[in-house]
Amino acid sequence: MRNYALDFETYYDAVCSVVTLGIHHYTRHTEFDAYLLTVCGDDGFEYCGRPEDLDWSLISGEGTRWVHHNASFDAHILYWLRETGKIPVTAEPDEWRCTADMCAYFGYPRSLAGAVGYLFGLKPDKSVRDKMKNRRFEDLNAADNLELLRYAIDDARLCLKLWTELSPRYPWAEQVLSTHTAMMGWDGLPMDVDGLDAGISHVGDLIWNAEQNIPWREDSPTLSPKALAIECRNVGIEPPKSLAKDSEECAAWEDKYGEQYPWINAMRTYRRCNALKKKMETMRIRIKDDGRMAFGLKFFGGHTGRWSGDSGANLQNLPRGEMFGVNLRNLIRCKPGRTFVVCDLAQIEPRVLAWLANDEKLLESLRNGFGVYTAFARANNLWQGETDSLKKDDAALYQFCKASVLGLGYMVGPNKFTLMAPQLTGGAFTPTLAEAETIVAEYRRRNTAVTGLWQRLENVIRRSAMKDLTIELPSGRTMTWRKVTSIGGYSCETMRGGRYVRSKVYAGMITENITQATARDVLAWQMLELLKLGHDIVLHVHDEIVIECDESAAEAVKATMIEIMSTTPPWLPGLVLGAEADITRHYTK
DNA sequence: CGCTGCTGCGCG
DNA sequence: AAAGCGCGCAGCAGCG
Repeated sequence: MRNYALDFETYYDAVCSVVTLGIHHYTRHTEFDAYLLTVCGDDGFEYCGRPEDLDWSLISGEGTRWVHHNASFDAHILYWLRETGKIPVTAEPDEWRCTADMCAYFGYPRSLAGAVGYLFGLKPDKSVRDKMKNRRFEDLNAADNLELLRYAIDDARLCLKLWTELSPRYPWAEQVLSTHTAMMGWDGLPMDVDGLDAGISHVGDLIWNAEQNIPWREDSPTLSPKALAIECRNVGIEPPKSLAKDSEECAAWEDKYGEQYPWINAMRTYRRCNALKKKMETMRIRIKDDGRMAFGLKFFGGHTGRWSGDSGANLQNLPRGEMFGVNLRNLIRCKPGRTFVVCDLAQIEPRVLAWLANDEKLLESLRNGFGVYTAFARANNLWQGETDSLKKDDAALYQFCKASVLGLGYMVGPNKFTLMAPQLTGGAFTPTLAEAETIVAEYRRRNTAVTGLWQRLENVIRRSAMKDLTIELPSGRTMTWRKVTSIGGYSCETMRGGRYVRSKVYAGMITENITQATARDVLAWQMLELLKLGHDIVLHVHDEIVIECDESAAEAVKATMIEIMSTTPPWLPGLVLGAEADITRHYTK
């Protein structure tokens, strides 16, 4: 296989930019121009010039692979170049890959400058590109022109270097998923455009109404905590320190003054409505000429390997149901004759934790067909029923088990548990602090498989002082927590938002990380199985896969999804998974 | 004005 | 000794 790194330089300004317009409308903007292409091949081939002037046959066709740093961007530029006839339709490789995704997979910084700085100690000068804002290639003087060409060819060379050095250890399955992620994003999702417009207008009205209850709206930012404090003191009362939903102090303030001074309620309504409206507006702009909304998903966005949201509108945190009269999920809607099949994994993380902790009693109950919460009740001798009927036989115990399973496996303490339990059970289980103390202690006494895992991880942390902590996951993937130190309590560095961030490291955190990472690997494995069968995965969210298909095929697709998503990967033998699927024309939860 | 850090809030 | 974790985006505030 001959590898070619490709890199585009494109015109951008404040309006004509990928950030504001999204990739589709950016390339279609009248000001848009892909003015420079650099190519660097491992056969010695190099090119630097306008994309129209390259003899594309030299780098296309059988036996060629194109690599890009941020391939979803470049691939869309290429798509546009072919569509508009600027380059031949045959300008296509056998395979294309993204080196930014690959860097993220290995836990290196995602940006090119960050990655080559970390790996090779190089410091590419990004200011050259930053200077190109609002400027056109034709307008550059000779010196600036040369500087830009140097910068651009360097980028392509570095991209190729990254690929050459790292790709031998980059699993094929991850490569396929990375490429799929980009394609999925620009195919996008079918939208109810009229419904979206109606939603934007409706929520706009609610925002206006909320603002009328904010006395400082003319003089200060609507959500300014300072303005709120001044207003409170003006009427002789103390403002709450925090406006958070779960702040007890704030709740007390609301009870006492909320009726007379509806400011905090108005601020909350304003904030939530405004965020919802902004999101809908971003989604509106992302709708392409074919009526589908392009979106971004970041491959390996989290250091655990999870995909994360990207490109303006995050599709991984859509409200679950109706919010302020708008059901945003339902606005993602198939055209007649088409449908979504949505399949969810049932409680994937506690099941994975049971496997990682080698919790034989719990796994045994799972194998016998019990759900996780019921299995927990049985393993703890809290319930002896022979069928999976705990939920209706003893609803209170069920909620107790649900809160325990979801919270206590990661070392949650009594204080936190009193806050988490109601949240996890929809308010059905609200232990006092004293009760929580007993529950936590009892959990740790009885669930020795989990506490044993904590103990082993605690030892690993200690042994990793002054080093990197690495753990090989069941899938074979290695996770790394960098630069562990014991100074001021154990801490380490993990990649967060594209940079290394130091945070405390303890067994509960590692337990959660490897559980989340393994759950991610399970979903990734299942996605690959579905892709191999030719299914069209149009979205996925941590424990859920969405396939779009013809209505006539929906039942068969549903059966396949349930079968594959109930199957444990070969590297997690003995784990029992559960999956539930729905056929639905509009996206829903 | 852009950048950074923080809070709040949506999801898993 | 004890410690939930993982994201992205909007908006505010401080800095230069």
